[in-house]
Amino acid sequence: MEPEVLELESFLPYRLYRLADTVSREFSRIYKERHGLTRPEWRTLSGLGERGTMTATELGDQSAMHKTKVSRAVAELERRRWLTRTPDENDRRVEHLALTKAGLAAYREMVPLAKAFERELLARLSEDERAAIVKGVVALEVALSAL
Amino acid sequence: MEPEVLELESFLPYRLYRLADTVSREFSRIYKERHGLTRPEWRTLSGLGERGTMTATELGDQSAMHKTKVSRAVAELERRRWLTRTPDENDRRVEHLALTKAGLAAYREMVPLAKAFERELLARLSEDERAAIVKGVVALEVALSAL
DNA sequence: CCAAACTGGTTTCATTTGTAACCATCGAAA
DNA sequence: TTTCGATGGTTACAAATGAAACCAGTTTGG
Repeated sequence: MEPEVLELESFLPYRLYRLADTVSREFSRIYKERHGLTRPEWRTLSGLGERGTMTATELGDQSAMHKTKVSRAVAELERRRWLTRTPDENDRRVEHLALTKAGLAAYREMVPLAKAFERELLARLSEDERAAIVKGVVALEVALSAL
Repeated sequence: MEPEVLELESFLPYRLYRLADTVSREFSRIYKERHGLTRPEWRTLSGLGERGTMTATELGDQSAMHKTKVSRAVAELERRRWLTRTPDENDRRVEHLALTKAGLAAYREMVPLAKAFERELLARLSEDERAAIVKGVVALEVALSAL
């Protein structure tokens, strides 16, 4: 007779979520304090900063956000004049989004902070452990994508 | 001159979050479809199922939930008559929470499903990869707890 | 050509969440 | 004891989220 109890403390979905939540919450302080950005806004900013120009749909794919989140984040960044929309020539439903000078400046300011955050977090791990987390995450990503 | 660009696709906080979000969302279908539970409600149920009796504060600590989430989840489970509150003898602020028969039945029904979910997810990884994800997660948990 | 199905993106509405204020009780120190 | 700070827990309010409806505009098939 199996003891039908679930040990939350060693249940992977729970641990993963708690871990990601903690990391993300900690990291969010950076863009929240600095510029009052929400996570969707930060992701939009960094997506455009990285790739230059994208449509809302592409942004959603790249940053794994629901399209309503993208829509609202884009609207807010536009309100701040951090990005502009350019209608597509051929398909009038589509808009190409790009950062303005101000948006790019904010992005450039955030990048080193983001990198430092990651670096400091990983610095607390051994070389082995760093390799392990990367390997594990990749494996799970693959496992889930084939779902 | 460093190219001040952040590759979102390999940025650990982002990957971790996306991964946890996907896993959690997938898993939530189980308790959402089966019983219409929210995540806080599920965590409350499983916390009490595992430990028997806890106070709201203990529940919050064990399951890493903010006290308002706990409070609301407890209220809902009580409304369903899945748990009862018993006032503490010595400290009248404290209530001891425990599952009723119905709550326990729901819990017992969920446990195998949760275990199966985890098992099937991990079954897609190699032995090495399973070891890696566990090692990596533990290391990050430790790193963060010392923060 | 035209209707139907589809796609990019926005909006509406209900639900969930976080923050902060709050109430009651407790414990420690004066 | 009385007072004051901490603690267990709830509530009020604002902000974030998700689902589904929606509005163009586009494509496809007849």
